[in-house]
Amino acid sequence: MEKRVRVRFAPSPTGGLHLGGVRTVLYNYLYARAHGGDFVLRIEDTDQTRFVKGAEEYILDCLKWCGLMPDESPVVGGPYAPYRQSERKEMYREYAMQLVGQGHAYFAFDTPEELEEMRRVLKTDEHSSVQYDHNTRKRMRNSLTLSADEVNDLLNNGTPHVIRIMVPENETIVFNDMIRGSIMFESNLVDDKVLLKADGMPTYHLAVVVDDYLMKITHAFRGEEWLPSAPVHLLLWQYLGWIADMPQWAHLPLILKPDGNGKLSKRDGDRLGFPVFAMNWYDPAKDETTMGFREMGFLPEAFVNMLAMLGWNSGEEKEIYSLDELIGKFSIERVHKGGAKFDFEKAKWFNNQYIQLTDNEKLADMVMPYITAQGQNPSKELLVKVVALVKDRCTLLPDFWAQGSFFFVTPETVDETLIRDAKWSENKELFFAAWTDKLNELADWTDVAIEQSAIDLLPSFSLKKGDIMLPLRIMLVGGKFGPGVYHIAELIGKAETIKRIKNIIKG
RNA sequence: GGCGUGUUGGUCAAUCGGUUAAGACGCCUCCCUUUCACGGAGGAAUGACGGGUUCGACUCCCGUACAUGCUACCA
Repeated sequence: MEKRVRVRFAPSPTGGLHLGGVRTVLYNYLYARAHGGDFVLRIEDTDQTRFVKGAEEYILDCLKWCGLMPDESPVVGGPYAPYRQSERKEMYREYAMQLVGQGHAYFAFDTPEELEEMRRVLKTDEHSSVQYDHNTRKRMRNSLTLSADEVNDLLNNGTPHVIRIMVPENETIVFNDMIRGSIMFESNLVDDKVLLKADGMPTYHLAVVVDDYLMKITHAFRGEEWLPSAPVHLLLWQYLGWIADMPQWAHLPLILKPDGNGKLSKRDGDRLGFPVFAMNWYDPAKDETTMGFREMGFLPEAFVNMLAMLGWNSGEEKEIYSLDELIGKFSIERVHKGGAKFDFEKAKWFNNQYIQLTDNEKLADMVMPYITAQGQNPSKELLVKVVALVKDRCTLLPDFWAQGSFFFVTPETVDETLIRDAKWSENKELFFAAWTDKLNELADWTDVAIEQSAIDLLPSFSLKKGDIMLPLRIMLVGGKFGPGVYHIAELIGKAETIKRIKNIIKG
């Protein structure tokens, strides 16, 4: 019988949730849903020095906003609790000791200074960075070079120490990656990674293996930056006797910066003017907030859809997929090997598409906060109509105010030079004066009726429709943009329409 | 430096040995619209380089170049 699929997202609570992180969540989530499995959120907070308060709640909030909620997590719990590595601290030591007992790991008493010294002394032009490995461990202070008595003394004295894996010599370590196929490493080139730190906390390497095993994870998807440490993990699965239960690996391609090279960082977003985090992230240490996609005015569905297509492709021409459709289409084998540069223009295009797809009632609810933030309190009914009229020219949620403010408030500045241009004439001035009188008496205040009343009056002034369209628009809107003028007039109402015309022609 | 991974238009990308090398974003032109957008039609633009293998290579193999990741008691 096939094992139940279980995947996990395992972030460290150190800051904002990056685009790449959300995509990792997405791929995990899609895989779990497609295979009727479980999606686990595990918090990897083993680094006391990098821990940031509030980051865990923030991550959960981001997942919630994206609609990618885990089935098991520190807050909802689950059968393999606890889901915070700091709370599982005791378990790791036990396994580390097991490895020492088996001769696959050893105690190392080297101080940071000694390590630094070793690296400095051994460094050559050919080897710019020296590893703690099968070669160098022979000259360090560890349970391999010290006598059993010395080791016991040091241990009993409470001497700070770490436990390191003893990587074997002359072995070829091979494993299969669902995206990249077979990958090989020579064990001689792999270093003796620290498994358990001096503070008793495990490093990532020990913790992932132990937790993935204990939590019965079947598929492990993570960023490509983990590929080089995969051989250590494989060795651990072997030594701990769990190799038959080792999850299938998939190392996801990186998301790169749009210009130049390298992986996308928060700094690139700041520099180029787009978000990198899912939601606003407030850094308490620096007392500064970094803009998120949500606050920029993205719809979560658009954000998720955009991320899905960054590094994966269904093979069809279609690009707009709901989450349910993605669950049906997604396959890890179709994830690309190479990194993808992030393109904010394309991201905005996705959002525009989703705005068009969202019904006006829902859209009005989403837009309302942006309108009230401007001190306006339109009725839902009005907003729905406005939204319907301007949505196709809106890409981000704040665009609705920029594109529709004139529906709620008289334009503060009207560029009158646009009205009184070369084509302006006294005759037109007289037309608008006469027309406002007619409008005042217009019973049926609809766009067609308003337009008709203008058409009826135009001939008396020897004017044509085209002569008044632009001036009228500018009087009502303040500039050369927006939907049909008569629609606008209808929505802002008779009194306001007449007022805006008179504001201009009175002088 | 070493090791790993990767490389189709500016960007995202399809192709899984035989195609005029899809499509999307962006850009340009035209149409629609007496505004701006939407929409429609069209256009420019791609297989890093060099060797093989093959009747035939973007597709397979080998080099080179370039890029990127890792090389912490960080994840």
